[in-house]
Amino acid sequence: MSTTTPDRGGRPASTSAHELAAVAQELFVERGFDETSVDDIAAAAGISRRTFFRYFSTKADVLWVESPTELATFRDLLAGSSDPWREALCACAPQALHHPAEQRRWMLHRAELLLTVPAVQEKAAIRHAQWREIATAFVTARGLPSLVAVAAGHAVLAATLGAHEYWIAHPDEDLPTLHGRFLAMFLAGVG
Amino acid sequence: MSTTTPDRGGRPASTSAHELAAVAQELFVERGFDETSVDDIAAAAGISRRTFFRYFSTKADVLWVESPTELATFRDLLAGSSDPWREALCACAPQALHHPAEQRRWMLHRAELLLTVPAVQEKAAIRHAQWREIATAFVTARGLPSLVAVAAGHAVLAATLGAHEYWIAHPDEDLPTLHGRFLAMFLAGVG
DNA sequence: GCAGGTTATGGCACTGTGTGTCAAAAGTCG
DNA sequence: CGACTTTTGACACACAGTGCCATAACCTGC
Repeated sequence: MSTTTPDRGGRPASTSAHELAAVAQELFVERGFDETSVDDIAAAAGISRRTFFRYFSTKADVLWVESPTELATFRDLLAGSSDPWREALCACAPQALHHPAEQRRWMLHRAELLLTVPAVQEKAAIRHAQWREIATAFVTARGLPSLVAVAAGHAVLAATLGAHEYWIAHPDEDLPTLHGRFLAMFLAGVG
Repeated sequence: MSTTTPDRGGRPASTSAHELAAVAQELFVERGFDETSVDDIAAAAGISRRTFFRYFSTKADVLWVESPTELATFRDLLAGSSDPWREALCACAPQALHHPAEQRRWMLHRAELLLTVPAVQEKAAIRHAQWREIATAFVTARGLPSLVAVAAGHAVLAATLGAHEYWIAHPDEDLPTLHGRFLAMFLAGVG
């Protein structure tokens, strides 16, 4: 699986997506999302505006650097699970979103942005849709009727968002535990 | 309650939000949402670009002309209900979204836009948040713990979206009925 | 070291959204 | 008619995002 590109030369990249994300996130915390322009981020990172858009197709996308990884993890965990579909979803969703404790502070801030800043909320819609689609596809693959699959997809997303919302107000609680509780609640009546 | 403004003169408005919405919706159906600029809408409606933004603060907002009404209806129905909170939500949500049969064709197209066009999906986030907040506030007012209230809010929204998604694929089904089924599913385990 | 291929970058022009400001239009009332 | 009120339209502007093209910086082979 080690698909390391053979490196056929070429100018080396002057930065990385993660580095850019870190710079941007700092600015967002300082002055806010809407008050930070792409020019600001580019300047702070020492690159041109045009180059920023080669790393991220949208300003908001820097908030979801980890998203592709999380989505892939979620998909893989589900595919590898032999539990009944309900239990599989309840177990895999929190696990796919699990992050090392050192990132907790940033996770909290990101969740807060997501639930309070309209512009960020808007851009989250596409990520949410992808999240939903994975759950729906999984339940469909298990041979369940489409109504159940659609419902499960929305239940998983709602549980994820609900858990985060509650977590913001009660940061001392454990997010994965909350997530599991919400999932159990919403999936109980599905099927 | 008849708060009809006393009409203190002034230049009469050359159009109305609903008229603008109708014009815009037609263009959206014809060429698509992203392919229709605000200039196009303004030109088709015979007003200036600037004036459009006085009626709607966003291009996408024309898709939610009815939203304030729906939200208010939802809130009022809930406030007037004496049913247990779960039953109240299951009954009031579909009722608040009920529209005359003549609007069914447009409702379908709107729902399709909402689930397929990213730009529209994004702008829906704010409406969805408002929808959630009403349900959450209602459950909170009934004296239930905040975890239940938050969960109920997300459940109501998820049910609404899920019902619409399923409806798009099965347009022959009755939307309010679907809506009720999804609500019952998601709220069954909450509390 | 130099030529040729490869990749990332930077600059520029352009479309489109959304906002602020201000003068002019088009009504009402006295 | 004049004073007041409200809507409109024109202009300028900031910012997001895209297409295009020249250039910088690295590789490998000679």
